[in-house]
Amino acid sequence: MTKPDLGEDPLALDRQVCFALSVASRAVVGIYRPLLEPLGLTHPQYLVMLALWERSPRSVKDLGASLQLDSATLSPLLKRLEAYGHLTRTRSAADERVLTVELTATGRALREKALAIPYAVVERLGMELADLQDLHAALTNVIEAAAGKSA
Amino acid sequence: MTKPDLGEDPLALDRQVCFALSVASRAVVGIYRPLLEPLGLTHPQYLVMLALWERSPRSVKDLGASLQLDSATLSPLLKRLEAYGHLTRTRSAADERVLTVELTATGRALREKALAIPYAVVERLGMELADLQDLHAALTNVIEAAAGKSA
DNA sequence: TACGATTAGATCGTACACAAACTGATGGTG
DNA sequence: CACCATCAGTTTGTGTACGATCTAATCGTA
Repeated sequence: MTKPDLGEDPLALDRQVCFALSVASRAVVGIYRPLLEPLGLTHPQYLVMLALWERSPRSVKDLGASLQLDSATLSPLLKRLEAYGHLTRTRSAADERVLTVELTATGRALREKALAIPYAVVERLGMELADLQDLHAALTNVIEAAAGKSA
Repeated sequence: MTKPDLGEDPLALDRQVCFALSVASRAVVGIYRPLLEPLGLTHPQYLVMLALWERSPRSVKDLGASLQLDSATLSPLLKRLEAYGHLTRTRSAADERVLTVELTATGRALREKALAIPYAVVERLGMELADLQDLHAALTNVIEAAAGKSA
């Protein structure tokens, strides 16, 4: 296996790809920030709510698998969402190790306000839907490549 | 202007570009982590070093513009890199407000070890270079769209 | 030239993200 | 049944991010 040709300055190219990913991620989260502010949610909290709007109740482990986050990150985050009244945290009766996370009525109601967000983001970005779909496909490739290796 | 068609569930997690972006960013940074560990650098610190290997000395503001980071993030980060002996932080004589950041010999020497990283990352990802270039193009689009709007 | 506005960084408070160590609960095996 | 490995989640410590506020230096202009 020969070294792939990364050009005369491999560090410059590297700067472009890994760096573009970090910057793009922060830039897009930055677009969500003012849109999420009226809902009182941070972007990670919004992602947790999205996961719960899809399925509730579910365990912390299950949420972590969906969001690719470990429990050390989710634990305090879920406590905050509980404090806001969006969800409840209960130990499962069947298995006391498992923490069952379930939306409250307030948490479910918040979904109505959230429905406007994807449209607002797309409009704010001013990008073609096709471009966004290309990006999504490319990102899915990377995620699979990055995660698939460790398995 | 009509609402763009985002499908029947605009909140579907797996269609959210923002989610893919966050996960991909974390996944790729995770690939760098074990590669950067022997250099004693975190990924953000590595990005700062990349910027300095391209040009040094330069001001904090200049670094911030390059990396899209504000001084609240850079200040402590640069202090750590200074503590490791990779750079010096000096007030500019011409304008006392400006902090001049400059690589030390140690910091410049670290570049040799870093040269292997881009190859290792590409190999670890196992993706085609063309795919990575597509990704980079798509990311550049988003960054421009996201940042350009706020201007 | 005095002075308010601007600028470059630093500091503080809050919220992720992740490694490592820890606590209980569960399950398999002798 | 006893015991140990495993598992779910929590806690702790470190390092980003970012808004808000602060300080000191500089600039613009009346």
